[in-house]
Amino acid sequence: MTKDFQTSKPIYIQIADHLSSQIVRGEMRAGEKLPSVREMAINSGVNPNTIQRTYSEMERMGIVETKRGQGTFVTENEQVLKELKICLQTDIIDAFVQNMKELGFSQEEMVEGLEQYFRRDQE
Amino acid sequence: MTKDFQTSKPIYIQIADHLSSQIVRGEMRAGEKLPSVREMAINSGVNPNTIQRTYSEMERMGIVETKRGQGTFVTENEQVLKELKICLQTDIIDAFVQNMKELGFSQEEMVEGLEQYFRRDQE
Amino acid sequence: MTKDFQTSKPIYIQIADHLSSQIVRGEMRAGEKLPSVREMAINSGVNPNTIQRTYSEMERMGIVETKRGQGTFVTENEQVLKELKICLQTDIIDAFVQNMKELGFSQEEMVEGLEQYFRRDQE
Amino acid sequence: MTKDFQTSKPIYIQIADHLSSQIVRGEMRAGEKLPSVREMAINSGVNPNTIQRTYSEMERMGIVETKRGQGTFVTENEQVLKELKICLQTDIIDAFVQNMKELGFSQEEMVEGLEQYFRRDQE
DNA sequence: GTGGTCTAGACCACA
DNA sequence: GTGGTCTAGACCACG
Repeated sequence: MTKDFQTSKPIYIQIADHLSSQIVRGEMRAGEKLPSVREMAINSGVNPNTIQRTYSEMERMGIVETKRGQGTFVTENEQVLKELKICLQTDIIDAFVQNMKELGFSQEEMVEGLEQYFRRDQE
Repeated sequence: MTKDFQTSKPIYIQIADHLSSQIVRGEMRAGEKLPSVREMAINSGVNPNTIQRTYSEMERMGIVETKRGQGTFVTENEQVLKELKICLQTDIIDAFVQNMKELGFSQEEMVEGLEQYFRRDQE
Repeated sequence: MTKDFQTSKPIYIQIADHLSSQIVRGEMRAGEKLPSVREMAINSGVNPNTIQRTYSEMERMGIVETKRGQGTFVTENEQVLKELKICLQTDIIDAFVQNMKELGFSQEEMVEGLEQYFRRDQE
Repeated sequence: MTKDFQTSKPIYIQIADHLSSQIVRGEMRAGEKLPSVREMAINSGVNPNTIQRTYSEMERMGIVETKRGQGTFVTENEQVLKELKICLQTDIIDAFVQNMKELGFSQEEMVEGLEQYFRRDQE
């Protein structure tokens, strides 16, 4: 019944991202069954169609496989899961570096800025 | 006639971000006049309405000021420009940290990951 | 334990097609007994219900006959088997011609395209 | 107001296939604007959502590009269009050959069968 | 029970 | 005006 979605990104993408994170973090294992579309819809407090779209998108990306009449499962292709983790990570770093570069930061300043951020965080 | 916009973000935001970056990097100085809406529209290859919206948005954030009949100018309030730089930077780092945390990375791993990224970049 | 089904077509149809092909190719003869539903299900790695449906469908088409308590058999009506071959073949060619026509190919170009395809295959 | 869809394939795919054919046949040129979602929906006698899905699918395949607030256009990347034609053609021939092979036909028999089919057609 | 498709109707941001 | 997303509710084929 979690209903804390951002307004900027489509909900179906946010849910897909969240599930991908769970898989990458190992909270969901290869071959494990995802909740059914309807179940997930209730849990997330959204319409089943929205979950359907989430699952379709994830299947298109090869993260998930659907077995007819049985449900949707995390792919058993471990290679894909490894790539997924790397891909997600690289995308995030890419965006970060590009944005910081646009602001005129050098690579050293980026690392420095990040460390300062954490130091401030601890206080 | 630059026409390389992403599909995910609104064009007017992308242009605003680009202008903000220029200002933060010092390529545009406090008090400097921005191109007219029409001129900017032609240069960017977009609808003048879109530029209008960009300028409105930037004015709302206090980055630029519109002087009637004269045009749009970078604010002369240096304080605002300093804050702008910090604000943009913090937003970027915030997003980065949150995304990486979602993937299960610790603070140390984030710094490490970033440095690895740069090392790979140099090769 | 063959488990290489397409996602687009129903599994029970794919199995029916496969069996029909075997019959048409002469690998299964008129009057020959098909594997039992359970046996076939295990061999194919699918639910017995699915095989049941396959057999029902094939019986509906007159390709097989069910003898109570004895099992399912390829029909002994040779006429039906002849027609089956022609029917299957015509369906395939029909689909091919219609699809190619949709792409703007003339009859000559279809034959030509097919021959080119084989030539490329041999290299 | 054409409403002659097969029951076997999803409507949104059938429409996508039809549009692709038109593009491949040259009836729609690179850069040409497609009807708006709503317009197309009325013309086809289906729900706008269905057309939306058609366009999304085609964009995913690179056949079509959407410009924000302006509409959906045939891609101007001629290379993609060439590949599309080849790809569609090869898929059709592939399916044909595989199906015929399953029935036990040799390559020569396939060509022969096709030519006979056309001869019968002319009578 | 499962996922897949479709409709009807609505709202939104963007140009 | 455009496309994009979402809801509500329905029906279907499949296993």
